[in-house]
Amino acid sequence: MTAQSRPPKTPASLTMLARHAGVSIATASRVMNGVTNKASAETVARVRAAAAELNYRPAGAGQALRRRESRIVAMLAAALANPVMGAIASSVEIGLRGEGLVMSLCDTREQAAVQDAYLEEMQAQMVRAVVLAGAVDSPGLDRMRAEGPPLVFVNRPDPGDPGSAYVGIDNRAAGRDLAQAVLGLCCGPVALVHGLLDRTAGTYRRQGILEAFAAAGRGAPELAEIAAPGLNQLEAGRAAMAQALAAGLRPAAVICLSDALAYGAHRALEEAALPGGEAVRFFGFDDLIFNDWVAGWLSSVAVPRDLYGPAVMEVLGQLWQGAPPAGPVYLPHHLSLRGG
Amino acid sequence: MTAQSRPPKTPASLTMLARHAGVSIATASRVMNGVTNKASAETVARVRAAAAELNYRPAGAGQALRRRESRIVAMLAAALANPVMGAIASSVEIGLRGEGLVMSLCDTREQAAVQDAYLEEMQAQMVRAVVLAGAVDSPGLDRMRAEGPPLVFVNRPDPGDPGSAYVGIDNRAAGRDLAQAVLGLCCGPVALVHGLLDRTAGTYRRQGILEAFAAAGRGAPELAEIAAPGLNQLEAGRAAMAQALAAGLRPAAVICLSDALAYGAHRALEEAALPGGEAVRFFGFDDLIFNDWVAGWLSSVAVPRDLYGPAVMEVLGQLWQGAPPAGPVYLPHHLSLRGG
DNA sequence: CCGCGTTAGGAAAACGTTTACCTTTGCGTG
DNA sequence: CACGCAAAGGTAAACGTTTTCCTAACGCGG
Repeated sequence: MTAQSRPPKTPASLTMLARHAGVSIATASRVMNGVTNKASAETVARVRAAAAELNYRPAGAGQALRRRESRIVAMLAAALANPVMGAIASSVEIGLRGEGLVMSLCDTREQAAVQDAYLEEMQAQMVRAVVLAGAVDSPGLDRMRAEGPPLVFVNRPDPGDPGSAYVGIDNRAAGRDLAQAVLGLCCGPVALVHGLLDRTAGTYRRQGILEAFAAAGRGAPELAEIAAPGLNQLEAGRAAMAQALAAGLRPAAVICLSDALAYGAHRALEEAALPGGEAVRFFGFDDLIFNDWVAGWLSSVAVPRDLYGPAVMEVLGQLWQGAPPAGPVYLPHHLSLRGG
Repeated sequence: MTAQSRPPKTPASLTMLARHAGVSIATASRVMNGVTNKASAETVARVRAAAAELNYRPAGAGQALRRRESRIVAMLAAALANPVMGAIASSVEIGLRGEGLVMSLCDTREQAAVQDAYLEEMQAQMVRAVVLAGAVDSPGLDRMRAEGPPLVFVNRPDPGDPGSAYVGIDNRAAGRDLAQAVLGLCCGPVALVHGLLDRTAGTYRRQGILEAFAAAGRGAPELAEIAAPGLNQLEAGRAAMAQALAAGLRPAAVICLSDALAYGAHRALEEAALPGGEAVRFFGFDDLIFNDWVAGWLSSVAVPRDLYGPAVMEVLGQLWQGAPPAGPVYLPHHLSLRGG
């Protein structure tokens, strides 16, 4: 059954459809676009039947060319290997499909150059909007903010303009909430683990945490910030934690700015095999889907994944109607408490 | 700095470029496409300069319309929330970008209807090829095999035609290798956990495992197959394992057809809190990136993630040259041994 | 000086849609 | 009956490329 040399039969065009239905292409086009006041009921039926018979679908290129806008919406994710991004992309995609749009998903690998290349390419594709899940600051982003399709930032606010449209949790509030829970549950020193702080989400989370600790009167010596560089958060968390433990830090609780960091930090603690090490509580952000299965020791700030899509669609709808970016749209978060 | 009502300045067209450079659009087009034997060196330089100045990029829609083929390659993933899919997509994308192509990634949710909707849409976009990471059998897939752009199946062979192009591990051989390792490491009864077996990859893996056990003379009573329905592999693994444990099964080793199943099964074992439960060894497939961090108890069949992209590009190159689908391209796998 | 080949480049058609504008027909009203 | 208006639908231009075909100029051998 191996296929022969390919015969990619071209799909039916509007011209063929019109001929098949015995009408002009103008009429065929109008019927396919639901313009009913320009054709009799009988004509509409005939065209519809012909379309079904020929399996007609309007060619995206033709539409894009004429309308000067394609049915594609670009989504630029910072790291697809991160299941959080995958879940968000999936949710956004459902929303887009609901409006007959197509998502074009790309992986920027957190690199400004790659992100810019994609932004350029997507503009050449006349995309209707660009959704950025984890944007980094870049010249191309600046250019596109000024003159380009609507931009929506997801899960990580625009690093260059706080007024840009944003959909995701209120990271600062989430930080405060998490910190308050930690303060209520644990006494003793707390370690705050972060990787690179050039990500807006992490910055805001940290801010909230610091605020809550300050408000509770438990400041610097009791809250130790530890960090390690490195693009890979898992490795960074491990390195930071190992270093801190080696330096004699013995936290009662560890707060990590992301679950991936927590995975790394936890492993460092296990490897240190300290007496009483199992009693240390871990806290993170993102609530990876695997936490329930293999990380019962980790409490994490979760956001309902399915909410991203509808919220993004809502924001896009407004932007397409010409409204200026309305700033942040916060999704509700909650703390998934585990262990202890 | 909030942006005003949007001024999406249209990008420069070939006509503008030609006027700016003082040549005809034909010449401009030829220069942009690297056809050098039709323009003097001086003209080429002038056009290039104008292109840089205007930040010109050819409009995808115009090209697609004229060439009857866009620069887009569709990738249909079965479940983006699965980090394996994300990693594969990322690798394929790097390969595509290297050839100046754009990836359009979609999530089919393992549903034939969604997959077909995407296949239709992608054909309307005149995509240059479709890469399917986890295809399910569907009428639209049959149609596209017969008359459509080239198809490449990744990580899960074509459920409908074994001769289709495939890139991924040799699942049967991987099953054999894993089983042999299990046979060498553990004595006592072995449980084989699977979810739905309508996935080609799982079927082949199971086949290899059964073969190896049969060859070692350790058949049915010593190798117990357990399964549970359910789309979510994590839940399915847990349910299957819980059921088996309740029925009195006490395996020395558990082989799961995927790591997600293993996560579920492991949790069921933990929840059962059996004496000696920690001694049970787990084996899986995919080697999720988190295994090293939070699943030290799981050995898994791994495949170098970066190999997907180059291999897919190689296959696509051949298909675009008109070669018939060449059947499977096997990537090397190896067993990541952990625990014990 | 004529004919010819080569180089450099232009004119125009075609790809598939959408839409502004036009035409035809039928009907109601003064 | 003359007029106007609505309904139904056709004509053609435009979107941005690519590519085929054409032309003009030039060099060169006879």
